[in-house]
Amino acid sequence: MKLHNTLTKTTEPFKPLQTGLATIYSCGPTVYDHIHIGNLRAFIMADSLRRCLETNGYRVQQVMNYTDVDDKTIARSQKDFPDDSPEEALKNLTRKYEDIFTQDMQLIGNDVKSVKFVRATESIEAMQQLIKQLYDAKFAYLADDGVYFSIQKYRDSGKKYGQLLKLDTKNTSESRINNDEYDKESVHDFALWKLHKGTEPGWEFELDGHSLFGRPGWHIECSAMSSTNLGQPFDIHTGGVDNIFPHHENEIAQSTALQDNYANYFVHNEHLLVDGRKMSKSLNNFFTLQDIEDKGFDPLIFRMLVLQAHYRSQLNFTWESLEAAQNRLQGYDAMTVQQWQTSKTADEINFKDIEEEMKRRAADDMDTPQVLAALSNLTKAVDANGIATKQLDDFRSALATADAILGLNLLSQPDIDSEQKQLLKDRQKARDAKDWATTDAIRDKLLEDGIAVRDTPNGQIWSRP
RNA sequence: GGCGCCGUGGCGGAGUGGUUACGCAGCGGUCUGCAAAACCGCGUACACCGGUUCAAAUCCGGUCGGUGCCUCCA
Repeated sequence: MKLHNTLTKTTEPFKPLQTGLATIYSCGPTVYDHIHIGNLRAFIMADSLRRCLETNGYRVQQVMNYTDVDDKTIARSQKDFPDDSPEEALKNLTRKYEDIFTQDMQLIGNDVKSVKFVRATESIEAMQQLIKQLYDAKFAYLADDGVYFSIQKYRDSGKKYGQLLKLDTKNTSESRINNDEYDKESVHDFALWKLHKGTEPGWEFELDGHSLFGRPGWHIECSAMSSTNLGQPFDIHTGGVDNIFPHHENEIAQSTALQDNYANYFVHNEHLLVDGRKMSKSLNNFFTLQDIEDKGFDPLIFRMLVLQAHYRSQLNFTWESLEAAQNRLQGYDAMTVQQWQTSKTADEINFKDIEEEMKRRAADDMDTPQVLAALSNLTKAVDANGIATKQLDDFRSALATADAILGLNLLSQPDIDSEQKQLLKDRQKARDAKDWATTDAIRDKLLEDGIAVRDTPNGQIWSRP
């Protein structure tokens, strides 16, 4: 298995810490609203990574966080639940959007059961412990509005801030992130803990004799939750490219101030674009999964669209390309139902080779476009030849591998029922008798059931259009 | 201003030194009771300008255009 590692900017062989086991921490959603389909791309990538590793023989332990306390969740919760206490409002809001998120994940074919989800609000203690350790070791300091991480101290200890990207190194001395004013040319110390203000929810925190009622900063969440659930170091950290800085850079700083290694591989997906621009809430150019469903598309078609592009390249979203993805997926579905229509006389196809090709491509830095190309070759062969009855197991094995990698539920298409089978037999008889009226009438009737029939040199083949 | 990435046929999107990826759409044909599918063929794709090379979409340099991060962000 090869992976592109943002730490080294190269695609390198994946060497897990523990033989045969891959530990993955995936940056999850901030649960304050519906996520958009650009966000979904990141989660399809995280899901694909697990699938590719598993298909190539690894056992995978994957953790994803819910950011359920931050500026946005707090603001939105107090707007939507004005009568509740700040804590209750926050919980009401975030649980609601956790549920919606989980539904979206399942609709696009992500396997949520294989992922352990953890909430920031239930990991506060671990964050406080880490902050305390950083403070005791002088990597963190107390300011009037919170506890901050000192990048200068970190550098003084011999560590490099800017492991994922090159940073402008001038002007680094204790300039802090401050929403009112910031200097683009400098690197900022960032908040580990924010002191309570206004009507925000908060947690008690004793530090060095000070009572610091407040809430955690964003970056500390992931440092704490990843090490709590996977240990430190762990193998792979995933997220979108926009997380590279500052989020992941700061995580590395926090987590390596007191230990050597954090995550050995950082894997980042590129953005989904609309009209050439990044899809984002602030540009207001985003679509949600609901928008896609409202236009009559199955959410799996969006998955198909995403998988057609490599995760490290930008992908421009258009309704036309979504339609193309739909057609391609329908072609696959028409191929898979031939598992119920094998032929004793069909030519043999080398399914094993195609299956191996798919695995090989999956292991090559999650090259899903090439996995799909292999699957398209399979489709071509099957459509041309049909499936030999004695090769049914090989065919299903190839499809199972495709499903394991892609999550497109290809194998799930059921057989037609006995009544429909009888209709097909009747139609064949009518055909043999050249009774075209009856032949066409049966075809129309089956089509009403969602079954299309085509006549091929190998006989009648049905599919679900 | 700093650090990056990208520019492939009507559309989407692979390909990183020498054989048309693939998908969608289009045109012509074969097949067919019809339909559909399938199959065969077609359109002389690699932003521009130089360079390296026997050979470049692919490597190097420059130009133009787009875009990302640098501030919450998948």
